[in-house]
Amino acid sequence: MASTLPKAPSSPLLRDLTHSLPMALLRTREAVVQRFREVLSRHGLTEQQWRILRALDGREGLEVSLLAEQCQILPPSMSGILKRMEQRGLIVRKANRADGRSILVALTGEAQALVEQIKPEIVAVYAEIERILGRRKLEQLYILLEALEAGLKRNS
Amino acid sequence: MASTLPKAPSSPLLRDLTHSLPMALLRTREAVVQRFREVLSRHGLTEQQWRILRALDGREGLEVSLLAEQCQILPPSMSGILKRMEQRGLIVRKANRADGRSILVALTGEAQALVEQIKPEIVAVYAEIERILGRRKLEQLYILLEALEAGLKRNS
DNA sequence: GAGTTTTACTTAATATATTAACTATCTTAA
DNA sequence: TTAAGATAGTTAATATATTAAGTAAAACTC
Repeated sequence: MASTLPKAPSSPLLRDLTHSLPMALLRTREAVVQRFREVLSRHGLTEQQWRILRALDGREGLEVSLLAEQCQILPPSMSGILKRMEQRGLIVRKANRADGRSILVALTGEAQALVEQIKPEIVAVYAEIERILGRRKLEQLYILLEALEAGLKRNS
Repeated sequence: MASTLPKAPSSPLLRDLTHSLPMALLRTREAVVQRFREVLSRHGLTEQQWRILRALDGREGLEVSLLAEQCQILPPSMSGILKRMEQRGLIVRKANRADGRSILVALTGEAQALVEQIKPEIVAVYAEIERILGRRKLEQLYILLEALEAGLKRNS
């Protein structure tokens, strides 16, 4: 099949698509997230909804903006996701007496129970990942990811 | 602000959200992609459309399924993206004489010119990233990402 | 070689991402 | 204190992601 042969690079300066950094990060993330998605979909949750549950777990209430920042979800997306989670009875919104603009979000009892139910399954996935790559390399990966992120944000 | 204090972990087994692997990969990727997006949006392209242009560059024609695989875009998304790119005159679809089911996609002359115009800007972004993290660490990052991806796919 | 299964692609339905614009509140400076 | 500016959240418009279902062409089986 000729279409899968490596193409002749028309520019020697541009890295092959297969090895571009955004693609490498995307492919690896997809491979990782797929494992988590298998668990979460059994409980009717998306990856983003799980991030929100995780961020709210053990907290009294969190402003939408802080929640969005911690979950790496932009406010317009967060708005819709929270609406659906509220309708499903997973979160509640409370007024913030200290600031009339902001809104506090908190888990319902049902959501807390769901989180406790899912946690061990997620822990098992983490264990599998650590077993696959090895603890040492996994730690090294975290360090490099955070170094690159920090460097990019410093220079922006 | 009490809401930003580190929360008490309700389970010692689950990594803090800020340091979860999917989150780390997502945050780093977002930081990286933001640089590319600045370039691409000036040319009216999305990140996905650029991936497609890159994959088709220097090729006669590529089946939709192979294109989707290389770009890490699922076929249903690919279908819509190609429709918009075709309307904009960036790609053409040709019948595949060897297989009536598949469709070959290729760049138009306009798209090829656009790619050549954008390439140096993208190369500059890569150079900045390499400068920020250092060539050695960047190579190490690629190796770890690919090792994890390969390991996960092997065990699936 | 007709019937079944697989493959390539599209359509449909729902969820999320991205950018811009909008509303209400809060802050600040004159 | 009041008018300009900043902040928190939402809405709107468009693009993409995800899963399921649908369609047409190949490949396979008997």
